[in-house]
Amino acid sequence: MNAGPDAPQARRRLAPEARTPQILQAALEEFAERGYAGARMAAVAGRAGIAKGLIYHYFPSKDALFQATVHACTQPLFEEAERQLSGHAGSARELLGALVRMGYARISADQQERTLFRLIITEAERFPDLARFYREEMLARATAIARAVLRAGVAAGEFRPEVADMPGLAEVVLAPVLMASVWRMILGESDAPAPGVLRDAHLDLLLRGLSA
Amino acid sequence: MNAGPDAPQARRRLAPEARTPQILQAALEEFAERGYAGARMAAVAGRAGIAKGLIYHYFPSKDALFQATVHACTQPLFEEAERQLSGHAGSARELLGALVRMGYARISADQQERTLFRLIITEAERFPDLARFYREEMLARATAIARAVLRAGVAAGEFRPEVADMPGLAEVVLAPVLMASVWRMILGESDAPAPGVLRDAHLDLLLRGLSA
DNA sequence: CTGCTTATTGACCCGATGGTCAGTAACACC
DNA sequence: GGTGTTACTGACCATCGGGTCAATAAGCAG
Repeated sequence: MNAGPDAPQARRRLAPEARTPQILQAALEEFAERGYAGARMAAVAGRAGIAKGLIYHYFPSKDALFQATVHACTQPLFEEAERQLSGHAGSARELLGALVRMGYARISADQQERTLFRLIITEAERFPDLARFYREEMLARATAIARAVLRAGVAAGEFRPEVADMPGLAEVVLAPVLMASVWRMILGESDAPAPGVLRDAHLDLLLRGLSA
Repeated sequence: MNAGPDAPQARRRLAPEARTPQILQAALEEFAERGYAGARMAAVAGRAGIAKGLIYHYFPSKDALFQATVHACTQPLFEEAERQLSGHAGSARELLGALVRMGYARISADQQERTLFRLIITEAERFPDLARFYREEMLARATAIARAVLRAGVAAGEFRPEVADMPGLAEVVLAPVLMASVWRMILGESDAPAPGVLRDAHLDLLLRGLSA
């Protein structure tokens, strides 16, 4: 800024620890917007404000950059949910409600999560690593949380006993939240079913369907 | 050779009515496998067994070919469900069960439907036409069917009255089927949650959650 | 200030790919 | 068989985009 808002190029030397996340962020935006094949390395460089060649100083290929990009944005995804789960004291019904509400709130707010999800859907077939990553780090974690809530509800006598270990039920319970995200991707904020509306119907169906 | 199984090129002249669907089918395969940006016109021509130039005799650009491809494979999608709905005589619970079972069966069997769905998810942002098409011709039709079943169940006294007009409920009811399809896209047949397992849990939750 | 390390640039290479076009031959009609 | 229409080909063009590299300069140590 000190040299004007668009100083053409003040060549700025940064430590790799500072440059790398900058490139990854730019790459996430570009990949999200264009998909793998459509993304251009030159555009990534442009978004990061550097020359294209510099990317190859940090990543050997477009492929490697893509994988690093997806891996780089996964840590904080389930932290909040897992914290709520372990710290909760009230009824299982309340816990379920809080988690579902949190899910829909994230759908509405966090564009980065939708973006990441779409990237996985789009490219999983061509990057087997990505599919494995989704299965182990995302789907497995999410269903584990759902299953824990169901078991807690059964243990407390709030839910009917069959739901404690019904295979596939955890997936079915969280599917509507994920589909809300998909609809939002496809239709955009204005035309997709409203998250609040889906959330209320979802909770209503769940509480009636699970209760003892 | 000239009558062999791989006669190099027996130039065959076809009427446009015969050539067009052939090109569209080849394009669907190529777009499905590679996405819009990744698809190559030369590959489409190869799959169709014609020269690349001929495609431009029928479609002015890759863009136009893409839109035509998606539009061309939509008719038969909901016919079966709508037929079942209008012709059904038994209880609403049975009808719901039959429709849900049909949905999961299609997920398992029909690769073309998954393919089309992924194409829409992937490219909707860049082709607004596609988003509109999905909303009006697919989502709206599917929710209409679900709503009709819910209303029939309430009218017959099988479902509790609130579900007849709860906004968003139709979407929530069919979300697990669609997510089963998405999981199948991401994880492949071997690693995705088994459709049969999801179906049973889904039906159990629905019948308990909707019943009066 | 001097010199070393290395982050950074920008011009360049080259294969891939969307799109064009002049020529060719398959079919229909006489 | 002859003739016209047009489906069809294949060579070609221009551009785009991933990847390379020699030159450059920013920061640091002395």
